[in-house]
Amino acid sequence: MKIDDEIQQKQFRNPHQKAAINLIFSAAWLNHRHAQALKPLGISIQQFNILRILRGMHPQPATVKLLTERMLDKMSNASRLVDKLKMKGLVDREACQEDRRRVNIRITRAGLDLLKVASSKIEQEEEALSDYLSIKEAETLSHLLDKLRG
Amino acid sequence: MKIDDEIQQKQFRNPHQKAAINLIFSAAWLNHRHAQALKPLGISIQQFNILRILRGMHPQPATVKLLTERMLDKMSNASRLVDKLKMKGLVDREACQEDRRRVNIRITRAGLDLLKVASSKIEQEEEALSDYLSIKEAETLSHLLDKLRG
DNA sequence: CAACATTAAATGTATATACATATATTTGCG
DNA sequence: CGCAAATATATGTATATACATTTAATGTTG
Repeated sequence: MKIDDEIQQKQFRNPHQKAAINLIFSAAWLNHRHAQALKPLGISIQQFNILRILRGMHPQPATVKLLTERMLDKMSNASRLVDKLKMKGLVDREACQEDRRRVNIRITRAGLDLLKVASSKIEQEEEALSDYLSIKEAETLSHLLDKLRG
Repeated sequence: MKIDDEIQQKQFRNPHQKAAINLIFSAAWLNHRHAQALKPLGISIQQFNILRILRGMHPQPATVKLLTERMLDKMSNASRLVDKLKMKGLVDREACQEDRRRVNIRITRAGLDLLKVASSKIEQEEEALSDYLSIKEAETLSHLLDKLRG
């Protein structure tokens, strides 16, 4: 549906305003779909992101600092997210020997198993976009988003 | 910066995955800028959105139901957002006579004054996008986002 | 008209974000 | 070496989202 109809009773000041509102609206739409896809598995998008980073490192451990960096703008609560995952048995944490300020975090077998299912669900969502956007259009979209950020 | 560099150590499976990740990343980037612009005024993006809807209705009142509908996916907490705005003196609420389940909500003079400043800051942010995207590109971006949502 | 369903708003709980601060450990420098 | 600065993590608080439930008022229907 066109953004004009989604946002009722709205006149846009200019194409840039319209693009900005559409961008925020569309990302929320996509995030919502992702959250729904993960809900049956009992993990949030953010927990999924942490697990994915940990799988990338596996069997090497990650630290909270590394997770925080990789998550980009979602700052400063990697510590609490790891807590939640630990409670579910999806990750392990153990004090780091060389530097006792640090904590080594690893994805568990159960974490890997759950992530396998979760990844496939998210990939399904991503690929569903190809019903409406061609490869070329998807590339153009990425390019315009890169450009918009300056 | 290209999304490839923003998201370190990431290979995309296909252009659709890349577009999806770029979309979510870019919206977060834009939201963060908006939040920063509003911070000196002491209101959040969501409180700003409520005020904007109320200005659109002014001097007619809105109800919580109406606010919830206009906010689209940000569901079900319009009631609490109105609380916060009321505490700051930016809105008024009064029981509706015809239907006592409802509450009439209106933006106050102080709310209108603050919103004037806030709107101009957000518009500045939106127009800043024109440094990097032409009008035609902004239109293409909106069009692709509409298409992506099916 | 009385019982039941629906609606509007408020509230409770879990999760996440943003920002500030606290705590422990390590580094670095005089 | 000893102490201050820097670092890694954890925690506190305010805000917001998502979803379920509660409460009060209004509609509906047998």
